This record gives sequence, structure tokens and C-alpha cells, in this order.
Amino acid sequence: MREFLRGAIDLHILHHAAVAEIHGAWMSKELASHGYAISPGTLYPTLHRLEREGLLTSRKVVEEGHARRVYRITAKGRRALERMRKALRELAEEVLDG
Amino acid sequence: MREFLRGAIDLHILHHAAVAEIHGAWMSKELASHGYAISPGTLYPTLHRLEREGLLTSRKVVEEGHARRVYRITAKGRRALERMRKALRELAEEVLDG
DNA sequence: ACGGCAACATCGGGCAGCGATATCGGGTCA
DNA sequence: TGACCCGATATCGCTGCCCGATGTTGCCGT
Repeated sequence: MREFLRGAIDLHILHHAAVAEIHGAWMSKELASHGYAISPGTLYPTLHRLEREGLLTSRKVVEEGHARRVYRITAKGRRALERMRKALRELAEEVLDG
Repeated sequence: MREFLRGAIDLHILHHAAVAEIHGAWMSKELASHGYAISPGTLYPTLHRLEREGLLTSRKVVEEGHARRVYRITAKGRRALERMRKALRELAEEVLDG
């Protein structure tokens, strides 16, 4: 169960980064509100990995009185996101309803 | 991407085990036909883990001239499956369409 | 009984998730 | 400006999983 949710974290992150810029603490709250209890020790290395893989880019900014690293999705990231969405649709079709 | 599919393997296995008894080699082919390239070194330990966690039970049988270990889902497994399906539905609703 | 084959099991290396902890950096107040 | 606070980010050590490759089991036909 835990395993299933974990795999969805990349998808979740890319999905939100495709809508607007995100930063770690916000993403943490967003995931928590959907029942994904993810620790900082998982979230930040995950963001680093996605950037290393070229799916996200980041820059440091100051917002609301705090130094934040904000992430934006890349073209490659959008392509990966579409592949994940396709896989999710197929999984849902097979495992749900039908 | 690879990560996303990985997390779905437990779900896939439980789904099929809820429909009928399954065995390792069949499950391997079933997953492969859906684009999930899973190695024996992953599949068998996964089956063992699911049994250890009480989601599956197994017994050895002889079918079609081969000694096989066939798996059946447990009541606990069905409950876990329903939780995963619920999580999948919620994930699909958030990440797809909307 | 023995060789062949399908299915199952295991091993070691490497990497990722995790909680706990440390560090960074801007704001504030004096 | 310097001392301090606190949110945000980064890191560390441990554990457990994934994986390809290899080993083992057990049924079969001859």
C-alpha cells in the first residue's frame, strides 16, 4: 500500500509543477492533504533526482520572507508526465470497474 | 516513470489474485503483456512479501506437468486491494482530466 | 534412472525511502 | 549591525527493495 503511493509521488509532483511553480514546503502540504505522508528526507531528494533527470528546473527566490527553491517543469518533464498519465489511465481501466 | 509502474505491481498482483488463482510464471507473462518488464528477481520476492504480509496464501500444486506455487488472495488482501483501488481512483481524478 | 525443461528460489550489488538532524538565509528588533 | 527566530532546504545512516544472474526443485518422456 505504502509502495503504491510512493510511486505516485513523481507523478503528483510533475502534475503540480506543470500547473504552476512549486516549492518543497508547499508540495509537502499538498501531498499531506491528499493523504500522502511524505517526509522531508524523501521529498527533497526526490526533487533533486527529478531535476538531475532533467524533468524539472529550479531557481532560488525569496517569497513571503523566505528563501525558497522553486521548481518548474521542463519539456522533457511534460513528456514524462504524459507517459505517466497514459500508464495511469491504462492501469485504472484494467484494475477498476472492468 | 519506471518508479511509477513499480508501485503498481502489488496492485496488479492482488487484482488478478482476486479474480482467480495465479502462479508466478503466468503473472510474469500477464505483466509483460501490459508493458511491465519485471524480472524474476523482483516478482518472486514480491509474491513472498505479499504472503508474509498476509495478503496472499499459497500452496504447491502440479498443473500441466509442472510444479507450481499458486496464490490466492486473503480477506486481508481484499481489504488492501480496496484501499489501493480507492487511492488509484483519487489519484486519477486529481491528475487526469481535471 | 537419467536428462531436459519449466517454474521457482536465492544471492550480492546498488540505489531509494525514511526519520532525525543539521544547515541555510531572510526578517525583525534593538 | 548583530543576535536571534523560524521556515525552508539539505544531509546522514540505516533499512529494505529491485535486479540480473545463477542455483535448485520436481515433473516428464524415454
